[in-house]
Formats: sequence, C-alpha cells, structure tokens
Amino acid sequence: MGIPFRIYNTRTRSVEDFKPTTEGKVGIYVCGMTVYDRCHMGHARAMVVFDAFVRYLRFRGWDVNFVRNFTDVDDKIITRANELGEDPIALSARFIEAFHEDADAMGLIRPDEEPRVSESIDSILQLTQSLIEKGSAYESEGSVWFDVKSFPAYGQLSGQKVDELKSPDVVPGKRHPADFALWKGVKPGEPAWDSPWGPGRPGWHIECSAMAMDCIGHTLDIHGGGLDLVFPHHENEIAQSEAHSDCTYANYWMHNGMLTMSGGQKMGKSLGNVWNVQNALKEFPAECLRLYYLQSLYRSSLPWHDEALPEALGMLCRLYEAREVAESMGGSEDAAQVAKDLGEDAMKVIEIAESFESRFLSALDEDFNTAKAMAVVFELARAINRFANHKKAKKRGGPVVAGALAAFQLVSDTLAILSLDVSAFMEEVKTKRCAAMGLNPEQVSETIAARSQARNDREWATADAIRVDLDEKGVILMDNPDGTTTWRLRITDAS
RNA sequence: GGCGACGUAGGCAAGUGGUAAGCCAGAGGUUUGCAAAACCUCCAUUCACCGGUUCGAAUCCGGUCGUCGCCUCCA
Repeated sequence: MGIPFRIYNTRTRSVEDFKPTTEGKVGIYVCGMTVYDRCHMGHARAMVVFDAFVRYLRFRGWDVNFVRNFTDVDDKIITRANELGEDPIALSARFIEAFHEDADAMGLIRPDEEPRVSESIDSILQLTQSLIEKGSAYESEGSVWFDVKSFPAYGQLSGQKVDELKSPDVVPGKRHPADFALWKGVKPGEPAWDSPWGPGRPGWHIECSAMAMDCIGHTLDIHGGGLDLVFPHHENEIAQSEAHSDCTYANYWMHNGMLTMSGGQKMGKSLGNVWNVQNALKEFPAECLRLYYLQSLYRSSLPWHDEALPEALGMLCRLYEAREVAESMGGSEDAAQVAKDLGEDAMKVIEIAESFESRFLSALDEDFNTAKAMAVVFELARAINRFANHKKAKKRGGPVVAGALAAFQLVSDTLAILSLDVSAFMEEVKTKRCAAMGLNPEQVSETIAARSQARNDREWATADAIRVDLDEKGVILMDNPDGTTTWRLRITDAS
C-alpha cells in the first residue's frame, strides 16, 4: 500500500506530495561512491540518510526497489591507480570491499542492487548508440559526445543556461563547450573496452543513466545523491536519459546537504581534515554517527566539528539510559491503575507514548524531517526519567512505560537508532572510548575496587583522592544506591 | 560573471501566517558521605537588517548586508 508522504523535489524547489509511478512501489536510485578511497564522514551522511529513508519507506508499507551504484571506472580512479602502480579495476574492487566493510559497520542495509560501471558496459554502449541514432550525440575522433543543444530542456534541474557557464574547456572534437563525453577514446595507460567507435571507456555521467534505467526503468520514482551532484552530473543524466527514452527520467530529485567544516571549509583530504568512517567507528558506535546525521534535516548543510560525535554520543547515551530505566521497571497491574496511584508523571509518560507514533511519523512524512522526529524521542526520554524518580516506579511502573518501549522500537524500525540491546551498547561505548582515550578497562576496575574498599572503611579522603585521580583521566564514577560503583568515560571535552 | 541555498539563543537545530520544539553548554535547586546521573527552575518580548502586505509575520512580498555550495572530480 504505502502511506502517503511528502518530499522536497530539487527540480521544483518545493515540497511535494509523492506520487508513485506504480501503485505501492518506490524505485529509488542513489548515486554511490567513486571508489578510489575510503568512505569519509561526508559520504557517510548520504549513506545514512538514504538508508534511514528506505527503512522508513518500507516501514510505511512501500515496496521499495533500492539501487545504489559504484562508479569504478573514472578519471580519479585511474590517476590513483597509476600513482600506486595498481590496476584501476583492482584498485576500485579493493575499495568496494572496503566500502562494504564500512557500510556493514555502520549498519547500513544492502541496496537491492549495487551495479558497477565495469559490469554495465553493454548497457552503456547501447544507450550511447541510441543517442547517436536519435541525433542527440555525435562521434568524433573515437569519442562520443552528447550534444546539449539538441536537448532544449537542458538546465531544468539546476537552472543553468548552457551559454552562461563559466570558462568552458576547449576540447578538440566538441561542438559546444558544454557537450559532455558519453564515450572516451582510449588513451595510453587507461582501461578500455571495445566499441563501435573503437576502444575506449564510458564518460562521466552515462553510467548512472544506464544502470538506473537497467535496474528500475525509464522513470525513477526518486533519484538521490549529494547536493554537489546536481550540476553537472544529474543535469547530464536527465539530458541523456530523456533524449533516449522520451520519458521523465526521475519524478523526484532528493539531495542531501554537505558536511561543512567549522571554518567554512569543505571536508577534503588536501586540508588534512578528513575523518573517514573506519576511524570514526574505532572511537564511536555506529548509531552515534546515525544520530549525528539524523538530528538535522537531511538537506541542510551540516557543520562538522570535533565535538560533533562526542555530543551525539552523549545524546545517544541519554536515550539508551532512559530505555534501560524503562526496561528495568516491573509490575503487571493495569497501566491506568498504576498511573492513577503514581500521579501525573506517570500519566505524562502514557500521554507522550500514546501520541508518539503519530507525532514521530508525521514528522517523517513531511519531507523526512528526522530532526523534528528525534525531538519527540527526547521528550519521551525526559518523561520516563521524571517518572522514574518515584519510589514505586521501579516495582510497579512497567505497565506505564510499555508504550514508551514500543515507541523506542518504532525509532529503531524506522531510523535504526536505539536498535541495540542496552547492555551491548554500553559495552561497545566503553570499549571504544577506552581505546580512544588510551585506557585499560581492567586497570580502571582494579582502581575502583581499591576505592570501594576505602569507602567500606569510611576512608572518604582516600576514596575521593581516587575519584579525582580517575576523573583527571576521564573516568567518571557513579556510586549506585546499592553500594556498587559503575563508571563511564567523559565524552565531551570539558577538561 | 552565471545558477542555487541559507542567515533563529553561547554552540547546534526544528518551526514557513496565530504568538519561538529538541540537544549541548551555563546559573540556581532536589538528591548524594562527597560526586556522577536523573529531575525541577532559569537561560531568544524575539527570529541578519530595512521597508511593505495583514487583525496578526521568524514565517508572505521588495530591497540591503552576510555566509555557503555549484558552474572542474566530488555524497
């Protein structure tokens, strides 16, 4: 069936009702990575956003065909391969493997299809041939160019006008500076495939059109990707696809915003400010990255800074702790009866839990507003904590928080946040933060045992000295009411 | 030069015509052997600036200033 939703369409610059091409189905194609290096935090935003979006769509009953490609034949790959003295296809295969490692570690669902350029050459050749036959492309010196002047609607997505583009490059054989290569004649040291125009390789944009139409059809419901791809990549995709099929190429264009650096710079390797996913995941749980991305609207630019992940981790811990508190509550009475006995804080939990699904999902239904949706989760967490202050909540509160636990499950089902077992999550946090801070968990435990002994002996001065010492190392102690001491690591840089 | 987006508290960030969600930081309090966590209270008469429309605008319109992205590979 599919519950209706609205989504911002880059082409019309407005939020629109989504209308599927086929009842109940969503065909979505997302531009994946050009695989010549590891996935970094900027790429990861796109991956997480569309991963969550697809989960949400499926949860809402849509039959989703999710396709995300690998561009494994490309100038940058060839350049990198030549630098390393490696075969380009081998190099990209290596980074596809690395991407899958990172994607799995981030908890991303695998797309239904992950086409690669190197495995789609036939389709690319057919599409190119078709464009030549239709008069939209021309061959010149072993290369084939798309004739932008033959496509009047060129620029519909980005608002660009062909003749007003900046300092076009001068390439022999091109009729118009904005014409772009569908097929590039072979050059020494580059991979090549046979074609009717001689050996060569696909151009810059043709691969996505070929793969998308292969996997989904002439008309995609949604085409996604980073905002930086709007021009020329997506513009060119539209031109070549529509010139070929005479169908609308994509009904909705959904673009995620960029990660921006605090100084206004973009994350880039030359600046030495790239955090790749592999390294981030050594220090932070995967859901921490998800929360960082999903706490803002997917199409806004998102500032990256050193405290971004620590802050997200703090938020995530807050949510998990609230869930733990709720899960630890017992009792089997009627919820309404317990609430009546325990007062308005209990009523408040029930009230927020009851309206949760509606508020949370309607936020996602309106342009996938995860920021707004997550705010409701925090409201629920606070209500639980407040309720937990009641002495009888632990014994009798279970029925009261049942709805809240269902709400957390909903968050997990749609956004894949709060999807872990609480203790497993806490353990992961401890392991990763210890590694990040260079601490030995066993040593910490021994030190804490010594302090517990001092506390038993009521030697407060000794106990406090140990606390201060550990605190300086970033270890924060929590003395529980039952006499045990648990600990966690400082995550925001307050020191 | 062209195209586009954005400018909401100390930082981040929702809100797109009806009187400012949420997170972090900060101050005070409850709790605690001391802490931590949690909870409570406080923290934007105001949404870059200037005009306009309206009973009413952060939200619509016009202008000004500023920031960013794209126009070359880019999530």
